[in-house]
Amino acid sequence: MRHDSRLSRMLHVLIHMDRHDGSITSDNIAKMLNTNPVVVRRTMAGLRNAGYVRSDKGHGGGWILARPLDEISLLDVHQALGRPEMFAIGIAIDHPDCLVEQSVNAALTDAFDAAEQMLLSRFAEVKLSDIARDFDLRFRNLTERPAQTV
Amino acid sequence: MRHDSRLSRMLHVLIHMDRHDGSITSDNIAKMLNTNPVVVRRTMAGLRNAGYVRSDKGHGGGWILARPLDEISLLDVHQALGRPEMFAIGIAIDHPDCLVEQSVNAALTDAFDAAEQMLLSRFAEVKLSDIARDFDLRFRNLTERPAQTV
DNA sequence: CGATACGTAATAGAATAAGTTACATGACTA
DNA sequence: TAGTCATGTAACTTATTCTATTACGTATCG
Repeated sequence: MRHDSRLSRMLHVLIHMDRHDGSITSDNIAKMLNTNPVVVRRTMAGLRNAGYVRSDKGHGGGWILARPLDEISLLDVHQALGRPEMFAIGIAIDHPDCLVEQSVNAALTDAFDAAEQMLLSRFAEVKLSDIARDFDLRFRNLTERPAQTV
Repeated sequence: MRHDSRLSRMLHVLIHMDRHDGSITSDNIAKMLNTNPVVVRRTMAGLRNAGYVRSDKGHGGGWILARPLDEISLLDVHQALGRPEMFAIGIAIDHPDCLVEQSVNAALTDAFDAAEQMLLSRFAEVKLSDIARDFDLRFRNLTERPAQTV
């Protein structure tokens, strides 16, 4: 497994849930994401704790959106997943005795912090409803002008 | 994902090399970085190919800087290491059939691209000589005013 | 020639995200 | 109330990738 794809997967499933009447089971979501229902439950648990989805047991149970897409940002989902580590590159050790390494860490940390702020502010700006709107555009392009290339 | 610490390590060693007369062996560098000499050779190979260091075999051999620190930026080192993947978070699959997932990928890719540009431009701005200068400050603070806290 | 040092392929180890198994709990339905 | 469906979660396995190690080759110096 190359990198953490939970954010991507959760955005995907949340938008499908919005376009779906009633609840969806972990089994169906797992098929949609090409994964396992246990992985779905584990990952969605964070979204449930944050109040973005609800889960119900028993007949007719499953997962359902608890809030409209325009009240959920990418940042909200990222935070609900526990703010996973964003960078694949990092400093060698956290609090080195070596003064040279301390300076290296300071320089790298500054740069990573700036990039992380950029990413988080982007995430805060984008609501799931924006992505759903983009989907609508793609869908119309595909169904209304199926043979058109431009 | 366990993160890649090669950039951090290479910056560390390059600055030590600048403050060191003559060449340093892979064994000594390995001790400095708490790693293995083979790992050092493997990682430094990229820097040698890019012309930032030179390596010599035999007695008195080892590694030596081939260019001054003010002609090497963090970006240069990053590129010499083969531009390793920067993000630990990513999209689930690259070219999905699902239109929803295509929209999700587009939104995430936009955000990641912006953050990557931010990071790369920061890397381009910072020269290794800047880090060395920061080290000098820390060193003076430690040796000239050892008991002072402010 | 012998010691030193890099070059690199091949293999093993370690960390972690993801996948799987197993079983418990709760909820609906007949 | 029994039977099923569905989630909750711990425990374990698998897969991937960065890092470490082993082993052997080549070049250089004295």
